[in-house]
Amino acid sequence: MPELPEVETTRRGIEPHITGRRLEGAVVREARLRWPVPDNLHRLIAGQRVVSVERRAKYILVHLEQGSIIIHLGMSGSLRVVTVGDGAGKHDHVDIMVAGGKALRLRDPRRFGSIHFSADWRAHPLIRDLGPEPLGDAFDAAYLHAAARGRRLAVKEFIMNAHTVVGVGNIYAAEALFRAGIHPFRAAGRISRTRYVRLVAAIRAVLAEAIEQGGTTLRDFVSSEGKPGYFGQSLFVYGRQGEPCESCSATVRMARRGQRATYYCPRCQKN
DNA sequence: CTAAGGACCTGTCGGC
DNA sequence: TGCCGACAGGTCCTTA
Repeated sequence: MPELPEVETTRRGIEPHITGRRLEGAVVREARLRWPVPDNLHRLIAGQRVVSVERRAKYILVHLEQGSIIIHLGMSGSLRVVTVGDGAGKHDHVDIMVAGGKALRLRDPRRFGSIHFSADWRAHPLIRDLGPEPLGDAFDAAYLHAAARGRRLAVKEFIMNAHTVVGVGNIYAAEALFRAGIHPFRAAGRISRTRYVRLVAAIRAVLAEAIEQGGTTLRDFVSSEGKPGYFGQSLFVYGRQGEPCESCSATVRMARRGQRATYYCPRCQKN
């Protein structure tokens, strides 16, 4: 489900409801997520006040007075603020109890998401080695071009790798490459600096626009307020195989690489 | 070191 | 209506 825009939409949705509040603990109904939920989570967070809610890559960071809760939504996760007493559904695995009768509830049917606690989130093994934020200053064409030097893997896989840049998943990788006019299977190391200038701009634009639209709802993404994202109306290639390209009218193609589908316009993205 | 493939898990959809 | 396979927005780990 969530790429960076969906995670950011979720972060913005929960932030005003929990910032400054005291946590009363955690109720873990199912600890078997991508990584086991810490069995002492309740003890670690109970009594602490939420200082701020931040995002790094696709992780939501709930900063407490001592340490941070780190949440990843995987493929199918969602976070909502619920009222205590609202019945938990089959896939509502964890509730973070918030003073005032509320709870931050993690639902995740596929259980690819995870919850961690860290005294020092920057040093957490899953976060420590991540690449730059795509909307931050450290992400520019000089960086990307240098990182691609000598690399033979497809540029789409290159930009989807979180060590290269974070937050670019299957939808936005396809859309950014379309906007930049770059073929998704082109070797990353065989793309000019000039074209990386265009790609960086495209990645930033696509993500920023998607955040403004509240993310993309393909099947089941809803924000923490239960609303879908509207960026789906702005997709040029993702999920549009067989349809005419809006730019040149050629037929949008879908190809598989490993398990993943990729979408592109064979005329607009020749190289 | 790089690149490619498998693994994790459940729900939904299309075809028969 | 029921069953079965294919597929889904992520990313870590293993293998070569």
